Amino acid sequence: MDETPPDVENEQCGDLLDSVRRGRPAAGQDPVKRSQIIDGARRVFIDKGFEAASMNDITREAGVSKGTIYVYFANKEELFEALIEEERGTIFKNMYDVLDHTDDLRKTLVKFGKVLAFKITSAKVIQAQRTVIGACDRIPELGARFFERGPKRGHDKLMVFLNAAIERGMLRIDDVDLAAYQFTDLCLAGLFRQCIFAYRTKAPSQEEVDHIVSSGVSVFLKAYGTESLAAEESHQMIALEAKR
Amino acid sequence: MDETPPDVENEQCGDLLDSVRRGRPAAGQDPVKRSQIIDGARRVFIDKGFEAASMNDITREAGVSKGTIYVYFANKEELFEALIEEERGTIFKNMYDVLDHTDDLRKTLVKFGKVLAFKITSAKVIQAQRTVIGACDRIPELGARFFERGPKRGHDKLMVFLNAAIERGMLRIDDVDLAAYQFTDLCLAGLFRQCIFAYRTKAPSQEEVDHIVSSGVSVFLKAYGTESLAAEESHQMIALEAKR
Amino acid sequence: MDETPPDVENEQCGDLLDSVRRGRPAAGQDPVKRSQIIDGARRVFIDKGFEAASMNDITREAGVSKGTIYVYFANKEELFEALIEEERGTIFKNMYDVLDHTDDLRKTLVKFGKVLAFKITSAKVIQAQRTVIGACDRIPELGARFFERGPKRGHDKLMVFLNAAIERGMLRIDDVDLAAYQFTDLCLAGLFRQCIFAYRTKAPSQEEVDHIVSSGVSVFLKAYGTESLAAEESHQMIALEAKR
Amino acid sequence: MDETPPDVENEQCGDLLDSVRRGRPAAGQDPVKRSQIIDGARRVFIDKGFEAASMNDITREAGVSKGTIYVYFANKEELFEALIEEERGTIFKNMYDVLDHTDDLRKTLVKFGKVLAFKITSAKVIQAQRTVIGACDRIPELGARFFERGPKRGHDKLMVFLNAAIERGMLRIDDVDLAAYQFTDLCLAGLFRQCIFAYRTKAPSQEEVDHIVSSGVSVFLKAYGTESLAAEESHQMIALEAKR
DNA sequence: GATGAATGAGGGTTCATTCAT
DNA sequence: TATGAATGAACCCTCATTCAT
Repeated sequence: MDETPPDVENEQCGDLLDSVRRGRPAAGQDPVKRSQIIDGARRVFIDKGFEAASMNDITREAGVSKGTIYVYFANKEELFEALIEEERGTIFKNMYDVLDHTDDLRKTLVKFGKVLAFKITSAKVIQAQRTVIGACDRIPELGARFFERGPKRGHDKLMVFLNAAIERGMLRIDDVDLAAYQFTDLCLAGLFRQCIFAYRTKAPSQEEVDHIVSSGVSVFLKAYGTESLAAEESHQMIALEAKR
Repeated sequence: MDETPPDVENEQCGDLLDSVRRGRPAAGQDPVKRSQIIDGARRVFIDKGFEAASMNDITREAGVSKGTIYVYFANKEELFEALIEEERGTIFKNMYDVLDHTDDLRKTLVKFGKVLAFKITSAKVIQAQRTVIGACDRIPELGARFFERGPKRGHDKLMVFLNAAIERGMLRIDDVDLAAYQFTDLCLAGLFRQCIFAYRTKAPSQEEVDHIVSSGVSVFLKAYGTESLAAEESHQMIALEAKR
Repeated sequence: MDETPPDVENEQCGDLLDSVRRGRPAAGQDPVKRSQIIDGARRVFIDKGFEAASMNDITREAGVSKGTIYVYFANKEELFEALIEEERGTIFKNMYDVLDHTDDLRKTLVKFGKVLAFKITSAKVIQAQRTVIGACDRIPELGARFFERGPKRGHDKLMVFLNAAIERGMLRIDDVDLAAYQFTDLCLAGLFRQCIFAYRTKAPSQEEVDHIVSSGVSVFLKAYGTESLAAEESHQMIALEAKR
Repeated sequence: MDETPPDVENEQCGDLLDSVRRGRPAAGQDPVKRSQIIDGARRVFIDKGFEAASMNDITREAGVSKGTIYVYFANKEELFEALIEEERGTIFKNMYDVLDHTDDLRKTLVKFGKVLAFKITSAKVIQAQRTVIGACDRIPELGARFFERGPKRGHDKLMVFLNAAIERGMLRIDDVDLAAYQFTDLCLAGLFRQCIFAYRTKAPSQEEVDHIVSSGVSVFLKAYGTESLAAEESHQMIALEAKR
């Protein structure tokens, strides 16, 4: 239940009901057609970037006429913004679910770190982020909104998680906000910039992510872990060895 | 002595002398005119991004005729690449000098981290990086080269520095490559993505950078510092307190 | 029935019906608009030649927007080629019909020679041929195709005709292919090069063509006519004189 | 003594003397430099045609500066016209010399016809003629002058030759002007149009020209030869057979 | 007098947007 | 309401011509 549905979608649910009730939806109000357009736009915009994407490409890809697109979206820019909103939703949906389970701290952090690193560095998501970043000068609010409703919300959830761990005595952190950013960036260490600048041409392997995230969590826990954590972890260690 | 000056600049120095000596420089060889063009291109490209920038804009901004630009640069892409090379040179020049002084480990790391964080998050540099990232879809090698000759070279220097500290027994690091990335990303914790997505609309303040870098260095040293380092640091502490 | 209508025209006929039946024709399929463009292109291309003609000129002359032209024709070259195909069709259509009637050899040859000479040396056709020739360096296949489907087809029909006359014993010819070329060039004696180089600024008069063609046919028949032909011709002469 | 030197060349001879006498020639008056420019222009214009040739190409090919070209020729068009004048001179120079020898009529005609056919259909000359023809719409006098001072002069010489033969009783011709054109076009039967339209992509072979010209001369002599000619030729035949 | 760097109008082509159907 | 043919401004780039050197 992260990523609360934006108002627009609520409106559209209403319209959807309308269309079921009354037959054909009002101009620019059919959510099915809207999705169709956005889906076409996604393929084209993400693949080519904002400028290189042509409305004709999108028309073809979406299977709707040019005129129809302009009924739903005032212009290319607005269509792009709507797409980015959708993309953001898709990308960050469920990304933070793992933080709801709080059994083992290190394990949870590793699990979360891996999910994060995989998502953020996946080819598709890197493409999308590049497209957003490249459009920042042209539409500054776009990037801000993307970050605010995407990474920032995740960041807030991570803070909640860390505060819980602090209260359980497992972590000792002065500046939780900063620590949360540190954690995220440790999990992405080197990866994000390498990917976003296309220095890496493909997403990191499973092993690489494992290695980076494990190391990142270790660094994080060495810096912020308490004696309680250490005790608990050695406990587990002993139990594990006993099992063998 | 990092960022060895590229041949081009040497050539141009020669040409500058030529032009002083012999009058009019050869076609496409006048460094003053070249600078004029690059300066115009900088304003336009950095402001609008590669695609949205038009050669007419650059013509106007640079104050030279269209034909002249095409004497100095074969096409829009080459002009853009030349600009990015210049920017990269400017941005990363001297950024790593502080690593040459190895007196006090923590102090050096903090000093370096601050320089890094300031540079990378300065408004101008963020703009430039956005422009590069936005052009990655069209000219992938551009971003790769930018990263390779910019951040990557700094990364290599940092590795050299860390290895020296390891040899001096101050640090204990398994994967120095990864640790160097961790260090950099700790110093930029949160900042880079906030800035690049225009979530932050202005560069971080001096205090903020101080805080983030200090914290980042602490995390790093807690994770990788040895007892020798701790001993030396407590030594200094005592000496410092004695002074008071 | 020479110059079999190309498929395109058939398609377009279909489209014409479609447009009458169903309203607006598909993109690049409206034969009226296509004609409009070709007509504009004709005026400009024939007047200035391929290179000197600008798409702006054609736009203006055709009274359609630039974009529309590019819907109907991929580029300047294709538009030009389409125009030349049309011209060729127009020029050579029906030019060889007279060869179907084989009553009197000399009369038929004279009739045919006159049609040929008139067509080929008419101001419009000379202009068109100059345009084709001028474009040969840039689009060599264009000229070859023009010749092959225009003069060459006529040449082949003339060969068929001559072979028939040979079989009827009226002509004795070793190399029919060469003889056919000789006949054509005798009918155009001096005219073609004078016209094509603009030494003559206007098409030859009726009298001139009559004179040249009569003479040409005489030369040809003196060279290739048999005794049978001579006998038949003297027969006719006697009959003609008897009538007087 | 065909191809009377144009006034310009006389002027230049004067200038040449001047330059020998007084050292450096006046601006735009050095015949050596003029030739140099024309030679460069030849290579470029003939190869690419008028429009596709760029003044830069010519500059490079001629090895002189742009400014210099504009001292000698007011603009691209004038340079082109000057080149065509030169080309014409080169092409038609000596082409008609064979008509000066009047020993054996048929042999002379064959020899002349071959020279004519070879020259006119040689790759270089076809190229040049295409260039002229293509420029006819743009500069109509150019083609007229080319024909007048080239083919037409040859035509006149041929008429003189034919008249001499008529006077010697070898030929009987009503319209010598027309007959001369017929002769020329018989020697080029099919070739000229095939070549000029690039239907033939290479010049005809020696054998082909031999065949066409022999046949053309035969046709011509069958049409216009007298009994005297026939008698003389059978004489030669008998003599020839006797020799064997 | 000769040079060639600089100019800028104009080249062919694309494509976001409109509006008649 | 949905369509997609038509528009024309703007794109990148070339090149004949000029004029400071």
